[in-house]
Amino acid sequence: MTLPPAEILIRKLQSNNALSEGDRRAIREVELKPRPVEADHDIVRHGDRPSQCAIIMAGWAYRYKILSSGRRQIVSFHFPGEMPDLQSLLIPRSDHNIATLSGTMVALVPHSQMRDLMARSPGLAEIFWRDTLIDSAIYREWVVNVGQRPALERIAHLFCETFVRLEAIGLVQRAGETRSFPWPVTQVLLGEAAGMSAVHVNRTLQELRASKLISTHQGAVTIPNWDRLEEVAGFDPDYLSIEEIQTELREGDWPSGSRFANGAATAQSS
Amino acid sequence: MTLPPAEILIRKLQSNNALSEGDRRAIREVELKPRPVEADHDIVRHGDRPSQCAIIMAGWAYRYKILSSGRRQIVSFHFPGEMPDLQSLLIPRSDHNIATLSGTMVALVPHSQMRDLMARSPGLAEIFWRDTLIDSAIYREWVVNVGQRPALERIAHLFCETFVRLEAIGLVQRAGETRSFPWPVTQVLLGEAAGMSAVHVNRTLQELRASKLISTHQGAVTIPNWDRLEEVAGFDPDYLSIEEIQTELREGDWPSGSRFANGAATAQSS
DNA sequence: CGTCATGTTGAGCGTCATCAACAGGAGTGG
DNA sequence: CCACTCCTGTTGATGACGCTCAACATGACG
Repeated sequence: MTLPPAEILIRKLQSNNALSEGDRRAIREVELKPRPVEADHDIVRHGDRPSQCAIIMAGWAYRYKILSSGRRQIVSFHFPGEMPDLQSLLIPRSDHNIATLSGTMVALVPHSQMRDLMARSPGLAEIFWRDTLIDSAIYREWVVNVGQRPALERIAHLFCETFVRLEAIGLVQRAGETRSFPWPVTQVLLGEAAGMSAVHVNRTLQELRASKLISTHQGAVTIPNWDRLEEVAGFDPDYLSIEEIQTELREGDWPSGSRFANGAATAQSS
Repeated sequence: MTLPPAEILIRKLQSNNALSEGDRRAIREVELKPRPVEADHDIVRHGDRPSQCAIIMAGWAYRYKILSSGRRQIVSFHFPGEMPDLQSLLIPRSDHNIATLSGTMVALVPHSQMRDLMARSPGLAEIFWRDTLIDSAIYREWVVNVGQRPALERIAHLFCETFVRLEAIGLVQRAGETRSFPWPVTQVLLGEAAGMSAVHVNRTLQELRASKLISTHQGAVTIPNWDRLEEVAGFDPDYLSIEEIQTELREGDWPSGSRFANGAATAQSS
């Protein structure tokens, strides 16, 4: 039912990188022990000097910063297979926090093992670097999102990005034209990600629902008409660097029954 | 008067990395031919597949994205010694544009030579990676800035960041408590960076001036009281990863007469 | 001297924040 | 089992921050 830990990581890396057989073998040799982490729990804190990298195995994590005023800004979401603090390998002190959403499983890999891994399979170093560059591209798009788009488009864009990123790792559902994905994010958190008040998030969601752009049930968002949502959002998946390998991925080598298995649609939200 | 090209790059890399003698030697062997680029000229365009990396030798560049609505968002500024499209080494297609401000000199290094460089001095690969990670940290802070801070703090924060980054490469001036730095950015562009209308930028600048937080003369910003500005902005230089090496840098090995030499305070602005 | 880019000012308005109250569901303890 | 609390979502009222439109000032430049 659930994928073996190494395969979750491989699936994510393959969603925007070409892995060699050697890369895959090297990854499978790493010891990955997923452990459950309670919801809403910091796994990295501002000022920490982690000696390990966390890999999300199930559920979501989010990265945020706190201002002196007490306000918070979420700057990214992270999905199964991602290594949100890979950077701690090169930048010792964390300048932000990373927290779990609900139903999260995390594996911790010591920096030394990560360095071994890259030494054994040098192509992986480049792939990891590339991965952090794609993160950069996502940050850039978030700056655009928060800086320029009005509320409705902003949240629509967030949904588009989330869908595409989750689709790349097989964690969405499609039924005809209809697409849906887990969304374990409360309106308060969505507000902190979008740079909006929770109240306004609520009203904007209602507007999105009223115009049939999305619907929400039990911690999942449904998109009845992708093209319309994409157009409203002004969404262009370019920056995610995943289209090129997408077809290759669709005929990928993991069991197709496990699509939603690591997606963690537990919380009630939206 | 002006630093040799390789030294400009080295100075920047040393501002947040420890370079070995071998690294420096390898860099000095790269052929760097700075060429002037006219103001307000794109050096990378969305969709491009660059085969070279640009290195800023003098003046500033900025990175921006355009929305379908025609609005623009500047997502970063780049200073002498920086390689704004280093990422093109690993991500072939650009998802954004990079343009010059005034008085810019740019050197173009073919990807093949960049790869040679990293092969010859493997520590540099890690340093380049690290550099892109610091860029990420800056993007994150911009998301916070645009997402959470009100206009006055937002622009104050931008000034703080700019000062610290420029100081790390020796392109600022200090006279007693007073600090100043070149600012060749028009109010329209500042608006595009801050996610504000130009009109509101204008009024916010007036407010900053009225409260003696900054003053502006001939394309330079002066900060009479750093601590006050920093406090208003809620600025914490943590994320720039430069403090650790700052002292080492201050007694650095480039001629101290050349402080402002590559700074390009040409345009009239603010 | 005219043109253009940039900065400045005023007026009006809209998006979105804030404050407050309430509803519903989940979990908890008595 | 019920009462209680807490979290989340929802709604209304009010006002502020920042946008838009428009006009004008200023200096650089040809």
